[in-house]
Amino acid sequence: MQTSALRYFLEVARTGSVSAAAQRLRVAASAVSRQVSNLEKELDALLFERRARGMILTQAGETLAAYAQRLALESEQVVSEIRELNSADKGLIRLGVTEGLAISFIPEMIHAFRKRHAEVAFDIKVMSPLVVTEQVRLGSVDIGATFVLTSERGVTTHWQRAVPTYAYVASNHPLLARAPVSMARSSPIRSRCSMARRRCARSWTSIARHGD
DNA sequence: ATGAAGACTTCTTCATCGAT
DNA sequence: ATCGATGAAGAAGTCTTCAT
Repeated sequence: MQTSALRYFLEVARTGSVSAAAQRLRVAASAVSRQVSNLEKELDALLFERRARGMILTQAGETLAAYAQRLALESEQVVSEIRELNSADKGLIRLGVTEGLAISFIPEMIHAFRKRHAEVAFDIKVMSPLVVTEQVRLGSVDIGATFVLTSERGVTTHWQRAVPTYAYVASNHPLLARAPVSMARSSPIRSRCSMARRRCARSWTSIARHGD
């Protein structure tokens, strides 16, 4: 018994119509009709009563539909289990992260994750923010964690959060008298101090993943 | 292991028939 | 007239076999 024929049969049983099933399956109605006919020949039993406005399951059809439904569910379960074997519970996740994240919340996240999935290992590479995005795009890392201002082409952001932005100035600096301080006003500081520039320019922390 | 040729399967389009 | 199922013919893709 062909699985495609069973799939077609089940769709006709669900929709009560060959044409509706064909539409859902994205094939021609005659193809669905023929597969159902072939099943009936193979089983030597009538699976549907042909009515002017649709198809009604016979007793034999009900029996086959119940079987086909169980088979479909089991197939989905097997596929799901095989995918999990290859991904969630075992294997290696390649992380590309910026320096600041590598010593802050990434270790905490990995620790929490490994409490639930102890057999998953992480390969962490520290790189600059632009390189993180590029490596995600190329597929060299599975997940990237970086600071970005806008979304990047070719990668999908799955999680992001705003992070506090700090400006470090001398205790007698004039900006201290004007709190709060806008980004525009702090730009002279950004141009002089690399630490301040890094903290001011990157206002979002995001997690991006290669693929979907 | 690889490529060619024929067989086989499945699909689409079109036409037809029957029920409403 | 409209809608749905089905049959015929042909197209396209896949599989199998065989020679190299």
